Amino acid sequence: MEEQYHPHQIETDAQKYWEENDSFAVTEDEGKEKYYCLSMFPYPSGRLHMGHVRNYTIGDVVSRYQRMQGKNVMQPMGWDAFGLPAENAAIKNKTAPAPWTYENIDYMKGQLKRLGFGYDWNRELATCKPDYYKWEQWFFTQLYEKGLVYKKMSSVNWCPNDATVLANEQVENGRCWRCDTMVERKELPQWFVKITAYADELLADLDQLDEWPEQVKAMQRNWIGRSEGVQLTFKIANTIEGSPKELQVYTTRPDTLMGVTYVGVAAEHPLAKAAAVNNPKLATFIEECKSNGVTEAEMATMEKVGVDTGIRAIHPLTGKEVPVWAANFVLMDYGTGAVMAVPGHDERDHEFATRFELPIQQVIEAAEGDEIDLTKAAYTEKGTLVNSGEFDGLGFKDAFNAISDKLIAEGKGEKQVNYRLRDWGVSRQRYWGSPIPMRYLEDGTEVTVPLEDLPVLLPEDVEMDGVQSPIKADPEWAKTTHNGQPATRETDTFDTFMESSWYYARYCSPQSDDKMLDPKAANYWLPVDQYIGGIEHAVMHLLYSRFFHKLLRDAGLVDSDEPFKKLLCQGMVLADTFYMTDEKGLKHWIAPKDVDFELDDKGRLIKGSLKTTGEAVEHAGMSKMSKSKNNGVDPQDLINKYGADTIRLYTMFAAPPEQTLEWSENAVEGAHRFLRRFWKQVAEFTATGDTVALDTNVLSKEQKDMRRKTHETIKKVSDDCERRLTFNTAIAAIMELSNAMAKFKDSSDQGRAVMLEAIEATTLMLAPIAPHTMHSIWNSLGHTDAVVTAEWPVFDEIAMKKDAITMVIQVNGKVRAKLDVAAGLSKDDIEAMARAHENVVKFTEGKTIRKVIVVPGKLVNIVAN
RNA sequence: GCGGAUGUGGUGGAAUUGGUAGACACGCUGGUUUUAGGUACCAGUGUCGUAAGACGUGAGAGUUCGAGUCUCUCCAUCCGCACCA
Repeated sequence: MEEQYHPHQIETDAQKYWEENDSFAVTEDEGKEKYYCLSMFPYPSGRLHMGHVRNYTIGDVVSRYQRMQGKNVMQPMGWDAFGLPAENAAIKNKTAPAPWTYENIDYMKGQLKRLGFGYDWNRELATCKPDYYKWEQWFFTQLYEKGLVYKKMSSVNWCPNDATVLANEQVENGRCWRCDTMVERKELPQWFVKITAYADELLADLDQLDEWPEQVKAMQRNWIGRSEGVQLTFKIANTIEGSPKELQVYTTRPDTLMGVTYVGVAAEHPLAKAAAVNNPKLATFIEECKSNGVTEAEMATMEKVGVDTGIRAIHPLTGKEVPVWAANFVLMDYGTGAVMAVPGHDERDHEFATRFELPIQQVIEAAEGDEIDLTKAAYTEKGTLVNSGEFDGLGFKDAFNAISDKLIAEGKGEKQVNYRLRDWGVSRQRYWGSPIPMRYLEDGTEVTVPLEDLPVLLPEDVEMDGVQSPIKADPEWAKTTHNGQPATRETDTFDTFMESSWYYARYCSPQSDDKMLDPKAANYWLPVDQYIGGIEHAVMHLLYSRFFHKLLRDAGLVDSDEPFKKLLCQGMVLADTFYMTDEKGLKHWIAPKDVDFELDDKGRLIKGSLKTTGEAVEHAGMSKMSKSKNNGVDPQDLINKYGADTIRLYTMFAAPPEQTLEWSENAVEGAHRFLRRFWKQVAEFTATGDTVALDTNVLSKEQKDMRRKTHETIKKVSDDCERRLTFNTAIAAIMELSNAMAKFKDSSDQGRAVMLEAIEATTLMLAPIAPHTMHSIWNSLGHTDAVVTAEWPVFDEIAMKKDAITMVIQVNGKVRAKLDVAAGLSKDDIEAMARAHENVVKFTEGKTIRKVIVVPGKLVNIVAN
């Protein structure tokens, strides 16, 4: 074995071995327990970033660990290849999105291989390939036939100058990012999938997901937002020609109904539109609302304004008239587009009422001890009703029921379960996506494209003008026939979440060309045992995938209810940011690798300066690696410098997977140092001769201690890799073992046998994390099999047995002594020993012992005063 | 604004079930060795204190024999908010 650690040669050799032996190709094998480990597939943006490296290292470690447990492990990889960035890159580089995407895939695939990830590349897929999106199109037509797809008007960001739809990302401060024109809200007919039909099941089945992080389930619960309330009707007192004669509103607080002092409607509400005809002020307001943003965050934070429509609604119970206001915080896309306002007991209603001097009526009594001043703030707690006529004195639940019952009896309302979740809008007015497989006949009838005409091919050889989608710009593309009749194609494409909602299932039979999924393969591998990806996908992607899985199940394609059994959401990768300010006050971000540091004697950064000129740069803390902050670290540079195993070890060691990881090149050096040290340990050991068989009956105390450390480490690392997924603590434990090995200098026959056991255990435990280095070390230890096929070490309970236990003795909760006691000593004996200890005596002298708590095997606490 | 998380030495982090706070690593300090250096190795390193000891997990309160861990209030930072993926 070579004495020096040369990662590049080692890594090339190991990768060659895996490639030649097809080490990671798998098929369905009923004789073996299956394990499906999936990392979220990347968007082929050009190069891997550290977030990918972290994500895929976690997945590869889990896969290799499970494989060493003897399981049939599938770990696939593919490309989430449709999307907006390809269009932007195509415009910039004067090319088409397709070749740009395919080149990126090639390059990034090379990077993944260079990192040594054990993927079954036979299963590779790219969502922009017709053999993939064909089945997505087919499935959409099936959903249409089932009535789970419909078309309705919906708002988009519209740039009037370019006459084009913009993504939220393309709107900067309310303006188009290309031409700086003010963006407007525009209604377009769009396709929707009825995810709300599955709202109840998506909510209920979260309880099955006991291996998902609680916070992700909480976010999904809140996103679905099930509520129980009442849908009720306000009749209109002074109806206008052509306008509705009543208003529907939904409330979860019918108990506050008697406190309604006005009603709010969306600017686009038919009632507001009708009233605006003879009301210029209202018409102006409605026009202004068009420029409001469409995102929920913008709506919630914007100033709440409105205009009185002049229309009066009749309170369903009192018969009194209340004004109807058009308000910017009520949106037509949500619920009924109208809300009842109770300013006394709702903060948003209160803010609005105060601003426009609308009456505020108290109908809930303050609980004891609560201060209440409705001129300053709403009182939003539930409580006993007042000022509510016959309902006075009722509590929340009784009032809820009594008021709803009365509304129901009078035909003015009904109890209703509502969801915050809205149906999934899947139409995009962009080019680089799967065409939506619908046709329009000359009479306007919509029909699905039949299977024999699928896929509806997206032309790849196109020119991008930067404004219109090529398939919208070319009128010829849309021309087609349906049953011999002339027809036009839908020119919108799918939301790219459609592709990423079922790729996990397609990996089971990626080449299947007569079916969407091969049921035998799908039901062998699914559900995914471990899914790994960024926390930013906690709601949308993961909810859409769960929905899609239920759709696949109901179509008879899979037999499970949920797609992902266990979920791990990894944190982001952060790096230092540095900037220099120019004479105009603009910040120029400097890449960390171009900065020299000056540290104080504690190692704190006191000054940074530009490497080239020595000019001072400002440190702006840590933030997510990004192009805009110029703080990205290119994995390629690191692989070239240290080798893949060092990068893998560092990313796993620096932080627990769910937490953010703060990049530090110094710490990378540390990881590299550890691999080098272990390599040297093994090289020195193998150079000093043969080893005899271990005889556990003749070991010295030191030899027993070394063995105990080995087996305690195996136990800890196994638990960390299997249950906890905390690879940072697993590596720390392995480092401790390695430190113990370095101190264990025993060249006797049995000493060497104990040492070999420790070295082999360490090699096997590191094999998932640093697979190339361990591949080489395993062979150097004389094994003819490859470490990739080796079994995970098993700990020996007998080796871990301890004769004495160290117990902590506290007086009033402070540690005053430590005692080594024999295992199995009685509580009374332990207490007596503790009380007799000189330091305990010192701290209890002159005091009365009130209580003694003995926690067996751990501590004694003596309470004295 | 709403929903979810995070906050521990100079730094990344550990403490898994309410039971020894700071494992492991980086950095720093001192030393040894070598081939010029990188490297390698040894010792030290939460704060205050000569020591005994006291203090110490974002801030403040509470429960408990005992709180980084549980409860409440607040502060700061991050993620998501439906057309970025």
